[in-house]
Amino acid sequence: MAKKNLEREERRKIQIVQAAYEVIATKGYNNFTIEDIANQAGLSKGGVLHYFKTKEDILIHLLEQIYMIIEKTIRKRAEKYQSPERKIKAIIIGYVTIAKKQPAFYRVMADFWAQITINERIRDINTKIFEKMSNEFKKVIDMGKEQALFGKVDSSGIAYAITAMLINTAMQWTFNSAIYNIDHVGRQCIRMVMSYLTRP
Amino acid sequence: MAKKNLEREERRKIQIVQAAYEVIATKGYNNFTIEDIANQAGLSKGGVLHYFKTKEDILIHLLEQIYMIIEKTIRKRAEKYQSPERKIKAIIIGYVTIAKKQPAFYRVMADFWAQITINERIRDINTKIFEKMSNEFKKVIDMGKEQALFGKVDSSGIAYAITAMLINTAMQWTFNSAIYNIDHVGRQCIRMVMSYLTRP
Amino acid sequence: MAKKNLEREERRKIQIVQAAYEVIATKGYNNFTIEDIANQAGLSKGGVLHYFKTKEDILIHLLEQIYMIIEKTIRKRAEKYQSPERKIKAIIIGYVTIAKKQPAFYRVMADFWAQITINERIRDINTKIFEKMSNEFKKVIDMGKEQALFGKVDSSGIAYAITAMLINTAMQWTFNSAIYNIDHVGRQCIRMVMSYLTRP
Amino acid sequence: MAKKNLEREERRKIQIVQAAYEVIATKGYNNFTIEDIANQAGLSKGGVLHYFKTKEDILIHLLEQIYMIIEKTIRKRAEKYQSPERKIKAIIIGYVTIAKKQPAFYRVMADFWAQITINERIRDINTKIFEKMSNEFKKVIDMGKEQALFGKVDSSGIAYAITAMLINTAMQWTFNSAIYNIDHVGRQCIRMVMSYLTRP
DNA sequence: GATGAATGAGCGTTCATTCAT
DNA sequence: AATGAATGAACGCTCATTCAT
Repeated sequence: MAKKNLEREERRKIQIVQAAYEVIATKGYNNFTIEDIANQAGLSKGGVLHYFKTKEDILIHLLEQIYMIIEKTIRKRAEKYQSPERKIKAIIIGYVTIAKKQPAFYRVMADFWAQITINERIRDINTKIFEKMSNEFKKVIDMGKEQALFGKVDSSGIAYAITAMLINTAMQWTFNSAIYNIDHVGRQCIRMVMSYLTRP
Repeated sequence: MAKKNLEREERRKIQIVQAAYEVIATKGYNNFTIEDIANQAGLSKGGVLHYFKTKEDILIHLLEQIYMIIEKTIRKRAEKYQSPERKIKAIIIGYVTIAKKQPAFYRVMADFWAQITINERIRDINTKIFEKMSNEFKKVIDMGKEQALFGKVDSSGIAYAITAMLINTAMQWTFNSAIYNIDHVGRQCIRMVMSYLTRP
Repeated sequence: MAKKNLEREERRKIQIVQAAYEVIATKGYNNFTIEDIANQAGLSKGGVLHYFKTKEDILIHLLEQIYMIIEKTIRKRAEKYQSPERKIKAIIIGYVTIAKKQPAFYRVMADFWAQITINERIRDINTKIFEKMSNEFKKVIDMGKEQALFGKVDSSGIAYAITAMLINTAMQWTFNSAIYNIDHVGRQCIRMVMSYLTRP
Repeated sequence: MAKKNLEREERRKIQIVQAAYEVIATKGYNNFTIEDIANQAGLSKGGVLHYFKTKEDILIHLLEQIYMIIEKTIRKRAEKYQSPERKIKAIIIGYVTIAKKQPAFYRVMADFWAQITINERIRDINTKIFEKMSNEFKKVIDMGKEQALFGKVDSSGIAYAITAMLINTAMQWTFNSAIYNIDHVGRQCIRMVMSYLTRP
């Protein structure tokens, strides 16, 4: 049946993308082969390429998945709280927690950035998701402004800056966790952001 | 070219590293060859490898050079001003200005980050320089604290966070300059940082 | 060619090793490439490396095959006769006959010896097979001693010496067949060996 | 002065050939470069090639030197004794002694044999010297025949066989000295040869 | 005489992709 | 659907040789 096959295909694709994530997390973006993915997924090289036409296809799917997971994690954490202040804190802690629980996310993200110069598809995905991520902050900041809890900041611009800060703070820590205590630096971020948003 | 000529050798090395920079800026880290560098430098493949034993050697030199230029630019800008507040502003604007004048710096930096998972040498250089860069902020913040202009913040932790914010804000903008107005976001950064440092 | 086909794989490997033999016999060990082997085998470079991971792997297989063929030839010749004396003669004539029929065997063997200084695997194979070859003499000499046809010689030591003599006599002749009449020198060898073994 | 220069040139050439010997003895024939020789000789690459036009030239000279040293050693040892029997023994022990004192001689000799297939110059030198070496035996055997100490053997043929035996016995031992006790096998050779030469 | 910078051809190896089965 | 044999282009690196100084 067509439906059943589509389901099967979808399952296979998820399986392959997951295998790709595991392989890249271990070997880095530039040192893995399709055969590595096939082995990890318990398939053959031909089997992998049956579901994804090229290596790039697999990677594009992987990139989207990673960004989506981060974004979803962030959003769910924010939804748990009511006050804008608590939401902001929850999101910031979310970025830090991902770094601690899934450092490979940030490492793979860095791997993809290296492709941006020469790969338009990856650049577009990166832009789209970076906007989605910073939009989570923007929404909360706008909410705080409406409730007169936050000052009249440019929510869009500052949301970009905060997102950039958190991603790179987390990323640098995954590169070398000895460089600083990420919980500590995370708390500094919260303080700085809140001090700015709540100033008279 | 007979007799060992250290000056000439140094010139050649600079020429090759510069060529590597130009090539990577154009083609990205993962799509260039030694031959590309040789062509760009007006040398033969063998000629390039006469000065650098391996491809990695060239890249290590390039990475160090890029980071050094950024750090030097930042430091010089800070030195122009006396007050800690003006110094902070100058450094932040420095990161933004580099993005505008030499966007390839940040793109190549991202390319190198993708190597960190699998290359210890690159990881170590990245850590060393990230610390140097954030140290520029730390020094100024400590000065502000001494002069009782800034509050009792943890200068080290917040310096890391600010550095991460600026590098990634700049980097994302070089990936896609349509995403935001970098001058605008830069000013937001200044405001947020100053609001935190000068709060009572 | 889908499903793993062990038979086909074995056939391919033999085909490649055979091609390597032909190429080395023509061009010598130090002047041939994997591409030469591929061309000779009617495959592409990648095809050859699909069956043998490295060039060295091919050569190791070839070396083992050559030694095995020589040893097998020698042993079969010896088995045709009953008396130790006839067996000794048959083995010696065997070495000579191989030189005449397959001079490339000895030339390729010499090529491998040149690798011994720097390649432990080749050294070990050489030692193992040299012992196997001389053991053929030893067995017959021991038999002759048991039957009181031969004197009380040290069968092991003299077997090594005889083997060395025959291999090098054959090898030198393959280097330059004008140097001597190998049948003639072979007969001298038989006489000398028999004179020693049968002396009172 | 011309004379002085010729002397200087000769000295340089000896120095380079000696360096080549040391390098090959260490790294094997197929893994050394002209630069290795230059370093060993305390010269530059260009300096080496100033005295020998090509790499092959150096090797040819080295090969001749090695063979000449072996031959000279053998001859001198034979000259110490009067009786043919003692002379034969002295020569055989000579081959063994070289293996023990200068195993690299035999290893380098094997390296050269690997070139014979494709290099006529090396083949010719090998033939010439192999004949010289076996001629030392032939002379002594003829002397023994004249003095009616040895039987009516074919001195030429048996000299080839004995030489082949000794070179290869020595060579195999330098490949792997654990394979046998070379003094012991050497004595077996002496016994076998003498038994043949002195039989009625 | 001597240096070493520069060349460029060549090789082993990797790997994405194709395709017969 | 799935396999893996086979291809072939590409790359990093080596090294003999040339030659300006």
